[in-house]
Amino acid sequence: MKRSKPKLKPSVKKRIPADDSVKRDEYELMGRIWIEGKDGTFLGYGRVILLERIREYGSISEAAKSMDMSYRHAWELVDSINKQAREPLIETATGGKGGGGARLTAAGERAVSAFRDLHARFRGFLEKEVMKVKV
Amino acid sequence: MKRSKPKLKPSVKKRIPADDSVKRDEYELMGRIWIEGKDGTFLGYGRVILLERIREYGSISEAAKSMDMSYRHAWELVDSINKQAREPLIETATGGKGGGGARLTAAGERAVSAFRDLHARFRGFLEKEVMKVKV
DNA sequence: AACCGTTATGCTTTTTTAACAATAACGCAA
DNA sequence: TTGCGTTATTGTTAAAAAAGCATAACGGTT
Repeated sequence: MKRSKPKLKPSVKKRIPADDSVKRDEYELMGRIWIEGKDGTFLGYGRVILLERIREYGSISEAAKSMDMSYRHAWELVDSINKQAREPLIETATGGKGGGGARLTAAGERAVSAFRDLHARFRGFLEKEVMKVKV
Repeated sequence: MKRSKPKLKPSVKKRIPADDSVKRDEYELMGRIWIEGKDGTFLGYGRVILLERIREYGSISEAAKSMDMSYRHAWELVDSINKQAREPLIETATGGKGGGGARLTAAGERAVSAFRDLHARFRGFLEKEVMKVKV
């Protein structure tokens, strides 16, 4: 399996926060949404970022590095996602050219897109609500 | 300070989940919102329930019991809330008739009400969104 | 003064979660 | 057949969060 671009990003290695927030005065409205399956979390913001990085780098290990996440943790997330989805969202290969790799399936692309849309509407909700809250 | 009604509730002692959820098929849309102050969480669903129980029972200890929460934890939450609010939301008294007690201030009542409204709108958001999500 | 139930606080223990380390299996390429 | 980088997996440590235990302070009441 081929990787599109090995580590050519500005190697920021930034951790991705799972929470959304909108600040106002000295208070901050925080929130988080995710989808649960039969074994707990199925898809959340962090997991979706991971999927997008896998698409970008073509491997779990490179995706993990880019997020300052251990390979083990990333692999567990991928495993959890695939086990709970109706059909796998990530396709992996061991050995071969480049040692192997991972990529999103069509279902994976659709799931990422759907969650991104949901997430955007949630951001909108938070931004709308932060104006109302009086505490 | 007087307590309105000591432990006359059906003593269910139910733990309050901090997450909201709306189920659909084999997936569940989950979410949580809260307000942060300068030292982390200021108000969330569990804290608001605690405030309402304090209003109901007139004491931190009885409120904690009713939620199956340790007194210490409840006290720490009350302390955290009061320290981050512009003015105290809970008023406490040690000693005296009944040993002391706690009750909500006017600002406490307003905060509970405001968060309840926010929370209701958030529930509505989740229920609307769960119909759209395709995963 | 002694009693009582509650607030207030420190210290310890347990549980849970996260991080770290090590290594086998894989399959293409040189 | 040796090397390589990735996936796949197990085991161990460390850190953080939660829970539990004990006790002093308080101020009405008896």
